[in-house]
Order: sequence, then structure tokens, then C-alpha cells
Amino acid sequence: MPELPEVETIRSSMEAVKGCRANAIELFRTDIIRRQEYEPQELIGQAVEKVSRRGKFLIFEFSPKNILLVHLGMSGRFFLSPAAEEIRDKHVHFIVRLDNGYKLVYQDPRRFGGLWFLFSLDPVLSKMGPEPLEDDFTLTYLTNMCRNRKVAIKTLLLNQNLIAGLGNIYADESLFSARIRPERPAGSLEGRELKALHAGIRKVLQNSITQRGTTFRDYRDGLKKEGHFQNYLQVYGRENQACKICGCEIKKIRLGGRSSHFCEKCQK
DNA sequence: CGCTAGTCCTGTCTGC
DNA sequence: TGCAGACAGGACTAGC
Repeated sequence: MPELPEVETIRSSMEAVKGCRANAIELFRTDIIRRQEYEPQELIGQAVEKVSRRGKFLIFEFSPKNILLVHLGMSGRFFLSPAAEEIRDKHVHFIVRLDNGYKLVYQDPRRFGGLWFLFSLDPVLSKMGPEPLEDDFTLTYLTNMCRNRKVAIKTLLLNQNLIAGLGNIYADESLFSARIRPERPAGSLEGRELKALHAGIRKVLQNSITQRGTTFRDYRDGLKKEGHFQNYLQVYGRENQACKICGCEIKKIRLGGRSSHFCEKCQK
């Protein structure tokens, strides 16, 4: 569910716990653990030194050495809650109680997300593509990425090993911004289209971060508040509605098993 | 190697 | 009202 802007919004909410120590760890089911290099209980007594993000991963670095990696999959939430507030929910799988009167809560009904208890980030993150909002995501990189590829550009944008952090919403919105149809073979994009796509990806992601993400269904930020970017979506979830630019009906098709939304008139 | 389809899981909505 | 089926923001894999 949460893509780059949503995870980034959660990350910024988590700045508040920097320096806090873990008092207690509650793990309600172990099948959410994707990789375990240490016992979760080892986090007790350690302080949150740094909270960062890579693609759709949320990264907690504890002092002195332990790392907790969180991926929210489709339906995951990760939020701060007052320690005394009782949460009765069968989908809460993991809690870190902190010494500032709050607890970190991981909740995920579909359990497509997961947790990694690591000493090093390498085994999970080493294959990921560049961060689209960082300097190493250049027009040249995008151009080389698309060159000679027959696969639909939309499918390519969802590949985390090529670009980190785009999901179904922002892939569709970026392609609308660049006026490119999702099913176009990546290798068929012309120079001006690649330039528009490069700029479009950055603009859409940045605007969504400003709006604290898209609450289409389940997503909430680190304080359980909704985002606002759903009010600015141009195509995602707007099938059968009028295009905000030309008035034509937005279409929905299936591409590589995922739904794709676009305007036939605005996107070529 | 590149690509597609299937799989994991629960909740919600639609149509009969 | 009940029930079956489709679908949902993701990512891995087996197989062609």
C-alpha cells in the first residue's frame, strides 16, 4: 500500500522517537519476520539513533548496532501510540514500547509486509535502484533504463531494482504527468517524453510528500492521520470519471496483473 | 535474460 | 440477507 511518499511521511513522524530507548518488545506472530539475525528482545535497552527510508522500506537504526527494517506491503500501518492506550486488534503483530510514554505499533491485516532484524542493510537493500528524488536519478539513468526494453513503461516503473519507491498510484500519476500511456514499450519513448517522465516522477512524488501521502483506503501516517494527495489524483482510481484536463473518460486497463489508469486523449 | 502468471493474505464491495 | 467472486497501494518465484 504505502509507496515512497507515504513511507517518507511516516518516517518524518518517527523523528520524534529519536533518542528514545526500547523498554519492551511484544511480538504476536513470528511469520511476519522476513529475516532474523538477532532476537527481537535484544532491542530492549537500545536507543533509536536514526530513522530513515529507502524506497518503501522504513529503517530504524538502534544504538549500538541493531537495525529494524519495516515494509508495509499493501495494508500495513506503522504508528506511534500512547503507551497506556490499549489496542485490541488481531492485526497488530509487533509493538516496541519506548521510554517516552509511547509505543511503536506495526499493524498489517494482509501480512504482505514484514520485519527484518538485521545488523547490516546490505542483504535486503543492495539490489535496489536509485531514489527518484536524489541526484543519482538522472535523465541519463532513466534513458539508459528504458533503452531497447520492450516491456510496458508502467511495468518498468514498478520494478524496485530499477527505481526505488514507485507503486501503482505514482506510476500511473507520473505517466499522466508526462502524457505517456502506461502500455507503451519503454524503448519507444522519445527524448522529450523521457525528459517529461523524469520531471513528472519527481513532481508527483514531491507534491504527494507535501500533502502527506495518499489515503485511498488504509493508509495513515505515523500518528494515524490521513494524507491529502487523494484530492489531487488525476487518473488513479478515477476510471469512468472525466479527465481533469480534457474532460474525456479515464480508462482502466490491466497490465502485468495490475490495474492501470490513463486518459486516452491526453496520453499518447 | 526478459517477461508473464501465479502466489501469499484478509477485508470490502458488487452482483446475483 | 447471504453468498460467491473480484479486487485492493507489493513483491517474490517458477516456468516459458
